[in-house]
Amino acid sequence: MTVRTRFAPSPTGYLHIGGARTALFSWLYARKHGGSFVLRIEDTDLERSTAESVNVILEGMSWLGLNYDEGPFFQTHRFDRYAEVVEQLLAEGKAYKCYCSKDELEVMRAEQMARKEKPRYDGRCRQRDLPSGEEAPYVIRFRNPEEGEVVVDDLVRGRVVFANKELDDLIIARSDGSPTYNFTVVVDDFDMGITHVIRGDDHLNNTPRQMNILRALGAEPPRYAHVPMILGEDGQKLSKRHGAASVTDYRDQGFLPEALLNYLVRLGWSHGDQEIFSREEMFQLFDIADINNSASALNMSKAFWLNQHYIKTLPPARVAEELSYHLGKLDVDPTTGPDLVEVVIAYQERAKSLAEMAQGSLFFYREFEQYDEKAAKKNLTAAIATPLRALRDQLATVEWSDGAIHQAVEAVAAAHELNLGKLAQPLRVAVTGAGVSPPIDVTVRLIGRERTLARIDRALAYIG
RNA sequence: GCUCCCAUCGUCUAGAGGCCUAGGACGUCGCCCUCUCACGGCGAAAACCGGGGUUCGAAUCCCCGUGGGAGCGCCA
Repeated sequence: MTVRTRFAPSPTGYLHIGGARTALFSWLYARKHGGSFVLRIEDTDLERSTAESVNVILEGMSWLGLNYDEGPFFQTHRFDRYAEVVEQLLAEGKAYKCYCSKDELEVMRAEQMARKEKPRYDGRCRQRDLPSGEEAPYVIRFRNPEEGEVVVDDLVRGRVVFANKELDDLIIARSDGSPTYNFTVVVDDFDMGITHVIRGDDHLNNTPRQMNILRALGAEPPRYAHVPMILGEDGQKLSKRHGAASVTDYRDQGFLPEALLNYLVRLGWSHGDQEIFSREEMFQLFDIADINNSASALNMSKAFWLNQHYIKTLPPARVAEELSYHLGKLDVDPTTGPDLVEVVIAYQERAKSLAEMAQGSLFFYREFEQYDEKAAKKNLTAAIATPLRALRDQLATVEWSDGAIHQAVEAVAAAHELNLGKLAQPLRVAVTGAGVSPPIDVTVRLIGRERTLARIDRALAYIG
């Protein structure tokens, strides 16, 4: 049997980080087994679904490199099919029309709660089939078995048993005729031949109902794998409040997709003590059996550590591709300064995010407004004016290479009986405006001769 | 309230009855390297939720408790 997995987000917002991980697991599982990964957009909630959300999800998936083999399928395009299945269930007596009003249901639930019972539909319309020609509005409910139990043999949870009497007759079609989630999922998973449903923990309780519907349709349910949820850094449920909740946020914070994927795959899944996983290794090593049972909290510092790892180890040209996005956000025209690959090489060991890298390399592309106050006060002193002037003269004629620049700084420092640092740091402040940058020779070289000389002049003027 | 799920360092996790004096990673704290910031190297502190069983032996199995979470919608 060929493995077929799916990712089925609802387009009501952004691509959630938890959703992204579920997608990753599903994608990995399909890829590992040479199967297919299907993308399905669950947009049956006409009220909340938007086209923008669909785009955000699609963009996020493509940024992460989670390529799907089929889809995106839209549930709103399949309403005829759902209606057909509803009719079938109705005809077979496996579903029935329910004329209860929302008010009536509310009262019923309130009474049940008062009796400390689980609020559930009591099936009062099971026997209330009105003769045809009725005009009262109705919904369609699935006739859930009243006896017995449903066993979910979950790939990560193990055997979970639900008593049918705990389940009620859920609505499969609204009064306007539109199908509901628990129903469309079932029809789609069935029609699309999904063999493994990998999804969030929060769906575990829905699973027995879905299995019952599936069986009513004469289908054998797929295998299920319910993965634990992802919590915010504070251990609380993830929300916009605490930190990045959407894939877009991570991108904007300067993450490389390689890093985010690696971070995500290790959240709730492990392969011994290994921390770093290339895509190929993920395909090879991923196994549902190694997924954890408990929820995991986000740890941004670890995510940044991984990000830094990839910034350091990926080909600089690859990092440069992503860097240009961040430079663009800062209104930098990359043609006004050094090659991005050079910038990446200079910064790959000193940036834990691309946003930071872009921010830190601004002085390569445009003049800085003013000196960092502390750095200028400490380094741009009257005493340094003479050596700095001498250095300027050297840099005006020296060969423009790291080695030659370094030698010039060293020579001038020695001539004035200064440690290298005593001259390098003032130079750094002069050419970058601040006390932090890549090695001084590299920094100067990338800034370029013309800009360097002008900035030293500016510093000399500042010293006065 | 009812049903279901979960529980190892601050965090991510290893651990499938003896290999555990509980391992790794991030972070934290020292020290080294050093032109700044980093990178890197070395080292340290830091956990089996509690109670009962089962067993010669339990982080690992069972039960109870406690604590967290999810579901109980004409949302997905």
